[in-house]
Amino acid sequence: MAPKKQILNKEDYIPNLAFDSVIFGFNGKKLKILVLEYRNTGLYALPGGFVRRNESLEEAVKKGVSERTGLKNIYLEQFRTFGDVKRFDPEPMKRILEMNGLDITSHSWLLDRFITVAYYALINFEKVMPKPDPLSDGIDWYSLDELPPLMMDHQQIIEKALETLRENLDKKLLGMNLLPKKFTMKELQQVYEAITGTSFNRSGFQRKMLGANTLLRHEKRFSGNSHKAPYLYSFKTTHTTIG
Amino acid sequence: MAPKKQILNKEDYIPNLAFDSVIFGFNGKKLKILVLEYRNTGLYALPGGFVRRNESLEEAVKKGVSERTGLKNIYLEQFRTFGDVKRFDPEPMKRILEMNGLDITSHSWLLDRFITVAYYALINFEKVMPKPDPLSDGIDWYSLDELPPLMMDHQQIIEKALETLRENLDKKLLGMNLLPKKFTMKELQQVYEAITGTSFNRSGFQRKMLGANTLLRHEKRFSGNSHKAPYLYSFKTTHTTIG
DNA sequence: TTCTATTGTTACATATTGTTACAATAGTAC
DNA sequence: GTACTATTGTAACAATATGTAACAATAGAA
Repeated sequence: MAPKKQILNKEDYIPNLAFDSVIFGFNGKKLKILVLEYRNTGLYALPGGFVRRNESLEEAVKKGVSERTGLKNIYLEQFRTFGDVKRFDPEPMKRILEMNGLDITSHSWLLDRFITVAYYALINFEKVMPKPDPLSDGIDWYSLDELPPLMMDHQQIIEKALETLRENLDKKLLGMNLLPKKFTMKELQQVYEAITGTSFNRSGFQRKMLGANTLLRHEKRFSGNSHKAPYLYSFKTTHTTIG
Repeated sequence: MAPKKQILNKEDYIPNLAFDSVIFGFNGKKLKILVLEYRNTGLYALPGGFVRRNESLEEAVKKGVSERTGLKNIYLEQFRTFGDVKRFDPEPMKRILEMNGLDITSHSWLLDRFITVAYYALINFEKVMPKPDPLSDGIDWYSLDELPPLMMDHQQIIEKALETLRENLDKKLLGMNLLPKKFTMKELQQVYEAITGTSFNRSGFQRKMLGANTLLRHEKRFSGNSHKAPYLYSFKTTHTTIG
């Protein structure tokens, strides 16, 4: 029998501490989330990871989200740390390790209780090439209303992420992170509607956005359809990576 | 020489994880914060603590804040987790242990790097009997503009706490937690002004508060001063402990 | 009774937001 | 070219909300 692999060295990481990321994208119609599927287990989870002893929490999260999406300079926002005792359930992780041919004993620290720091990320849907992590063989976009059953408290984490995202929508200029550099007013409104789950009055939305003095107007976009062509806009400010 | 004491058993706690609390009170004029002074070190810090292996993060924080204030049912809100590598500096903790006559070797886990989850608490200033923690001999109220130099990144933690408190001021009914059950409109306005650091128009403030439909009007309060007596109010809702 | 400081409420001006209406226009059909 | 359609940008008006000042009420002191 082949010797079991060892990939997550206990000594390299801060024990009992993890991070999870809710990675939001917008496909033009709906808000989507990246969900991992662990190899041969039927277990679905948010992309996450651990913090090395010599790296900051933020560095770890940036690295993890970059690896899953193939993007650099991702907009990230920390929104909550989850520390319930109920988060402690070694069985799923045991199965994940087994299915990946990993040695349980040397990875037993992964079966312990974990406190997790949760972040959400906003990314440009079109630019992403999702990549599974070393323990999973699937990663895919899911709409909020079609999520698979998720491990542990990950469903709750998503709900809190969405709640925070909605609260921050006007405060910070979040729309920009989900859209290409140039976009029409209608596309911007669709992002807002997808995030809030409500609809806005077209005229009022336009006035509010132009009034905020954060948009630059560019050339028109001729779509080939038989109606007036909309202007393209971009945000004046460049996006911040960590808010 | 007497054997050195042992009080924080490594096995009982989750390593590398702490919490810190920014405990706000209102003395009628200013917003105040509780700050600890560690025994014979001249080191000032926010009240904090560690999480036991078998208790939730929230339980640990509630217990810690209750011990420092003597109160139960405290309004608490988690606002950020700090995970910089720069937080790692063993010297202050070493001095604190020495000055408390504690054995360094068996407490060496306290000298390691810590990620801290920060909460703010809002409490009724009049009801609090501050008590130092086992490692400190002083705990006192400080105004935000007269804070002593604080350990590590505690100043930064306070700033983030205040920022979040201001953002939440209207969203959640925070005023109630800083005032006695019954209060006048002027007292409520003073709390708002102390938190935001701005002043409000009296008439507009009254209209907004009454319009929010969250206040109950009670009898007048006769202060013995020669002017119209103000009504007393209370909040309709009872406060929530964790937001 | 008169006076003062403060309070509760109203009145009015101004600003913001919600809604509707209308003109402009890129393409299609003819 | 003209007529037509779908969509867009903006203006117009109405409905609310907010900022500010004014005014009447009143608890006590003089």
